Amino acid sequence: MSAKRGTDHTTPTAAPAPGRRERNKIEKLRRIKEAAMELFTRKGFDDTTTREIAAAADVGLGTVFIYAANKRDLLFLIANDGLEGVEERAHACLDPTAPLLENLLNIFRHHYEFFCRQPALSRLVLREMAFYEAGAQARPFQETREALIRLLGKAVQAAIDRNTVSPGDTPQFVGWTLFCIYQVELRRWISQDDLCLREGMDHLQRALKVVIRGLDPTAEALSVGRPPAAATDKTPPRKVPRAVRSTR
Amino acid sequence: MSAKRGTDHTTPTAAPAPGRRERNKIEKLRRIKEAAMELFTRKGFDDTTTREIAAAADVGLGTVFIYAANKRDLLFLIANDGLEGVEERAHACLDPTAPLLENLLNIFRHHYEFFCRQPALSRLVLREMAFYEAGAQARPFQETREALIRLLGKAVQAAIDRNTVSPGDTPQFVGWTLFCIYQVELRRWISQDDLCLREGMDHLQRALKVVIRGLDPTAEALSVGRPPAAATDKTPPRKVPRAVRSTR
DNA sequence: GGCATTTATTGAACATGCTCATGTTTGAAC
DNA sequence: GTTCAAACATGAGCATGTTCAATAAATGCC
Repeated sequence: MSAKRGTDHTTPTAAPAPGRRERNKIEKLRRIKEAAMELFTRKGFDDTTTREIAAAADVGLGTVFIYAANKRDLLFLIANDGLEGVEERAHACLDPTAPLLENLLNIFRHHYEFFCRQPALSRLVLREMAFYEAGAQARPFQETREALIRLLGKAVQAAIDRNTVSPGDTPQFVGWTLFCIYQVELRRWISQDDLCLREGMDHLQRALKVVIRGLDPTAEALSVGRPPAAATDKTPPRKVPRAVRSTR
Repeated sequence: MSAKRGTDHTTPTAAPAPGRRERNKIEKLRRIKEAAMELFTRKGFDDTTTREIAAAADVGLGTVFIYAANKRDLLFLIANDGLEGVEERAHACLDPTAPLLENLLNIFRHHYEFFCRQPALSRLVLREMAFYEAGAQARPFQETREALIRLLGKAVQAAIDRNTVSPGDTPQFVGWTLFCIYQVELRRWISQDDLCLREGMDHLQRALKVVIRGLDPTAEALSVGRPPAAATDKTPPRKVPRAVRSTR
């Protein structure tokens, strides 16, 4: 590092000055994050070596593995910051007086917008996230996920309170169900070559509507003046999954 | 190999005898699959080296990478065989006269049972499957997935034909929605320490019921003699995601 | 059988994620 | 200022996934 200590020579000023050691650590972490972010985005996850990251951050190779348990963890080190912000904003925009679908779409839009910002990086995160369990950054990641499920539950609860929906299960569990939809929809969308936020949100909305409306199992009782078979199609039956990008 | 050619010395018997070269290839592939299967199951994916697999299959290291594009691909080489069988059986048991939920649960049960058979291996497959796109085995894998979605669509179509449901979207798309639920439910279940098929199917059923029943958005119109708030809970609000297993 | 051609196999060599013994820096006690 | 222990940083070294030029085997032709 060749530390040029341009500090004042006074005592470590009370509380807010955490000492040089702490400052160095913070600064190094920042450099490592920045370097990883830039390289992952530009060259992709697999084509970026940990040695490159270390060099770009101007630290030793070993140092990288002090701040991240492994290469994957580096990815989440970057993503977690952003995701927590998203979670907060999504939480803030919940409007107990708004229709459920609107609330859901607002929540999910924050997430989609976040992932849309850095598509390449997001694909990596979403690829690696599926079963991410080890590594220091796994915990905050899981917590953010659980917070999202709770938030969805809250949105459902709000709709119940307003008597606009009445699901056959707890709000929490309905939240989980909506989360399932979101997860797979998000993966489908993010895998596409040219991301269109609109397309993603439309597709998601379509799926959410299926859940909200249900499959209308009372139709049998009510099947009087209704076209019996493949009823009303809002949209043509688009092809659903798709061919995708190379891994390395 | 030291090929002991216990063959008849006659000419390659017409159609079904594909020549020694072809037979050797098939035999090697079989040995590689078998070795990989055994080692992955016993030692785990990360702790099994490709050298070990090559040695156990009694082939050179390089040979392994002729039959699989990479280590991950090896996993799918194993899984695809099984999954295609599952798909077929699931397709066969579709009963157009049965209730939708019953059909869905039958379809999914075949899958759950398959994954339950080799939990450790399945966790690996499901971990790696999330964004699997490269490698020779990716294609058949994707196709099996699409076949499942179509099958779900068929089940929905059958219910529509019998007038027992009437969804607000195409059967195909409803199939996709159900698939979303299945994917995330399966991941939740398979991540658990002691797999209980019953628990997995119950949880899945609960989620499917939410979708089938819908959130009853007409409640506002009908909200006369109904408890206004957190209505009827069939089951206690279980904790939904969970702590998990180490990656290596 | 003998030769030529096509195809399959192989393991040494390379690239890279990660570890750990060693060296360096920091902050405080005196 | 000196000393010391604890915390931190480092990169040589190792393990392992993957490639590829060299080799061997199989096949077709005479």
